[in-house]
Amino acid sequence: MSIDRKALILKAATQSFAQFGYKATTMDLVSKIASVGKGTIYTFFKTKEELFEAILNKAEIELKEALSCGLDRDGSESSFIHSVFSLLDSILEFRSDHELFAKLGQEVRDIGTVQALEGIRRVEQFMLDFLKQKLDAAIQKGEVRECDTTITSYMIFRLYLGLASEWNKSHNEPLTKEQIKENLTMLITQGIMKEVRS
Amino acid sequence: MSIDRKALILKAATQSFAQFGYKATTMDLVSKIASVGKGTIYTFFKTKEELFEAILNKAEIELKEALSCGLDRDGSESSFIHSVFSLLDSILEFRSDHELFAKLGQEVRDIGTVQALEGIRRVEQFMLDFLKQKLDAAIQKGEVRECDTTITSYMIFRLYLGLASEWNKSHNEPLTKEQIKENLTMLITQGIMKEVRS
DNA sequence: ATACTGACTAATTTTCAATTCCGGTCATTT
DNA sequence: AAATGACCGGAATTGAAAATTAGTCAGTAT
Repeated sequence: MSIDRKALILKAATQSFAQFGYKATTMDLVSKIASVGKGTIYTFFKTKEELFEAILNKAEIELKEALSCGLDRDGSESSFIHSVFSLLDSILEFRSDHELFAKLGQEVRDIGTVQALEGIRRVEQFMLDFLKQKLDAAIQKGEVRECDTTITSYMIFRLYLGLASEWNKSHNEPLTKEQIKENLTMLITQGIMKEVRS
Repeated sequence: MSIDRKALILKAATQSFAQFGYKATTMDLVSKIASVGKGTIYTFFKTKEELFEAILNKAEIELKEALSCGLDRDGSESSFIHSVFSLLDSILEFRSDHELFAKLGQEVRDIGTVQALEGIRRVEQFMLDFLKQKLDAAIQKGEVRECDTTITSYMIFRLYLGLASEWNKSHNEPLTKEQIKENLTMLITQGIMKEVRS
């Protein structure tokens, strides 16, 4: 049996997408990196987008692992708010550390490639679903008040991204992890009111 | 005394910026609309940007009125959360109703004119400052817990914009005003936890 | 003299045809 | 049968010419 050309192609494409982004990755380049004829790529993947999606699938699995792993890191019986932070930390870390998504984010900002945006959207939706799932479980366990978990997880996610990255667009000093954690915890656990009114 | 050319120019420019946006508004066009020689504009405003800023100043005054007016609409001794909602309502209304900012927002999305972005930024900052001011007052009155009001007002503002407009980018059904109000109120007044833990 | 004008300038932006580039195919080679 | 890369046509890029526009200023009107 000859070498596994599909794996070769996937590896080459992963590297190229992460290094050059979606647009600047050409099928020619991938074939060169993989030392494979260009036509061969098309025996495994119908289009460039299909190749990209295969890589996105792999990244999603990695993300799932990172999220679960972060959740296990501290004692398994920690409070909900604690596990939410593990989750958010993993999310942010993944977003900024993962070469592919760092590059994709840059590409969206610089030239607005739709496929790159779609890739990021997909991963964000995945994170949201994961968060919602945790929220549902916490409500089930009675730790969290009954609420629309779709909207609530969306709010938490937006809040976190807002403080962790969008804040810097209008302020010079980025917030520290402590500031983010402190303010977010306050809002999530208690709200801002001193006394609850009806 | 001849006609007030400065007022004429301001009126013409306001109309043109609102109708065509920053970029497509030429000094020639403004002078035509105002029935004034192009040079005359430069007697009152050194540059196109200065003219734009004069109009932004006027809009800011209008915004201040809209915000204060919204605050007075309900009984003056309403609770803080109530007045926050009046505020947020006015903000959203202003954003979408004000011709100039609707056009400017479109221009930023379509062609990314920096001056248009700057204009929107400025108004957003103004809204944030207003919100922070209300928050400070509420803390002073003991209605709201001590907290970093810059960060907190930022969180509330982002949360509101997130639910009211960004939500639609990833979901087909926009949220109703009731949903937004209900979920935001829950988070702000009580947080999501059933029991507060230390 | 003063207020105003619009033709003019320098620089930027738009246009558009020539050229390059790239996703996908398929006749040929291994 | 599996793999290749020359080739195709449409899309993107380039660059230079043409058009547009912010800002000036010599001249006109009052």
